[in-house]
Amino acid sequence: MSGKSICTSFEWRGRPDCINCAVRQSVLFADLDEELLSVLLSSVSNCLYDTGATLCRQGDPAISLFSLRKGVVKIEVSDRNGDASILRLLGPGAVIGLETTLDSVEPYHCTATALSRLDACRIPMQVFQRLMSDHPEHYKVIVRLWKKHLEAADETLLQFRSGELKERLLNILNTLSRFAGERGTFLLPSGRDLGALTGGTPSSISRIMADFKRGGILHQRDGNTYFLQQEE
Amino acid sequence: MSGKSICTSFEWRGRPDCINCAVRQSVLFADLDEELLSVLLSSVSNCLYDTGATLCRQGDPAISLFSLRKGVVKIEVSDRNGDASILRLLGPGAVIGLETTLDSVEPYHCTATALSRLDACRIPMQVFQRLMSDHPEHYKVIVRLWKKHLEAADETLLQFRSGELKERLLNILNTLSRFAGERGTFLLPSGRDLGALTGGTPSSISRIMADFKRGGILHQRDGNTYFLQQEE
DNA sequence: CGAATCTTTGAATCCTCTCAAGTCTTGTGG
DNA sequence: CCACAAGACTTGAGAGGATTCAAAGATTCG
Repeated sequence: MSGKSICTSFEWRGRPDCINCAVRQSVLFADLDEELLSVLLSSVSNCLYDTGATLCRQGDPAISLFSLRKGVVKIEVSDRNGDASILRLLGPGAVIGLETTLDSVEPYHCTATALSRLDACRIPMQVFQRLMSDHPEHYKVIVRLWKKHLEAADETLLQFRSGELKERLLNILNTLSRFAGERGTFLLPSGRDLGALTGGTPSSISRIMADFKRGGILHQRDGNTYFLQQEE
Repeated sequence: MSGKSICTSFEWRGRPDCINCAVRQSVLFADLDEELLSVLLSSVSNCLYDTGATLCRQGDPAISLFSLRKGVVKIEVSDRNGDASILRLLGPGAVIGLETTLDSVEPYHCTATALSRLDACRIPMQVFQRLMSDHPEHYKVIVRLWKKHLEAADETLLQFRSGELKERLLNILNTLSRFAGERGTFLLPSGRDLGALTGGTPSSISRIMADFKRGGILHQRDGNTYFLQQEE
């Protein structure tokens, strides 16, 4: 486990175009003025990560924050027994690693893994810290990012951990479809991941997913790519 | 539902002694200097709330924040069907109502109800807003409060919504005991509340609690007050 | 191509729910 | 102060959903 590299696979895309960032409304520092953005330009790098890539690992020293532009990430923690639970799913606009920004020596609290191809910006922790101590008047931007985590946590509880397993899975599929963007097609997480998210077992999940496919609720496009039936 | 008063019962204690606040380490504005604290002194009021009192109600306009000094509060939301789920429990040091501070017209997102006698300070929203726009350099204090909510949300997921119902209940009892302070004695929430927190039904919960009492894990002190067996 | 891993599916078991009736508690009004 | 009604808790019996265990296909990856 500790032998793996942090990123199983990623591609460097050069300096990001923060100023024209497509999701400028919602992404970290999105409402800073252009002067401040130029500071970022020189130190932030934009990368593509493959499905399964690990952005950061629970317990590792916090080097950078990750601002998610496209894709879905699972946030999980593992207890001392080694079993992992998924705390929440994060989509475009979320920033990963915030828990470490309060105390400079805090390691990552959880592991973040790509559930789809990601487009994300990597922000060195020092740059973030300097920017915030120089410009605390932008603190609301940061608080909004924390709020997004809290909303995702509440979603997990209300949508993915309540009611019968069938409903929970349906809610997850809807969330994945929503994060997926225009086409609405998404990669199906593994049975283990769906289990770690819903509290169910891979066996039970496999049974129910088979029902969904047979019942015409879930359609396969190609490979592991699926889409949901349009609800009227 | 909408006919009820906001606070079913509370007692005004006058202006709080913020400077010597017993939980100064962890409560809102705890690390501000004395000059700033004096601003608070003039507008913050300290109250005691009875068990069952509602601090704020989901959907109501956000008038004030509540800084919890002693006691336990349940944070719940109700879906359109009217069924309520408890998202988390908050104890001393938490501040309730933060979700409304980003956008001045946001109503409370959830309902906060006392699960024990509370000692809490009520902070007018305008005072908070002014303090933050005048002194954004203290933003980390606020972020720490958000972090506390997120940790409580994660606790719900990991401790109160995972594993068998018996374990979930045991974890809740431990948390209540932890929040209870020195004596470790706490009020038992209703079967409905324990159900809304664990995802179980009052019947199942009653059965398991009866087992705990018979098994010597849970002891009654008086009335509805209980304490846990000391674990070696 | 073969090993490891994941998915699928069956059968038996277990936990939790539902429904229901009886008991206890609580608050209100006479 | 007591009686009553409403609501909460308790407990039983039966039903159902989900788990466990196991074995047989798929997939993935080197």
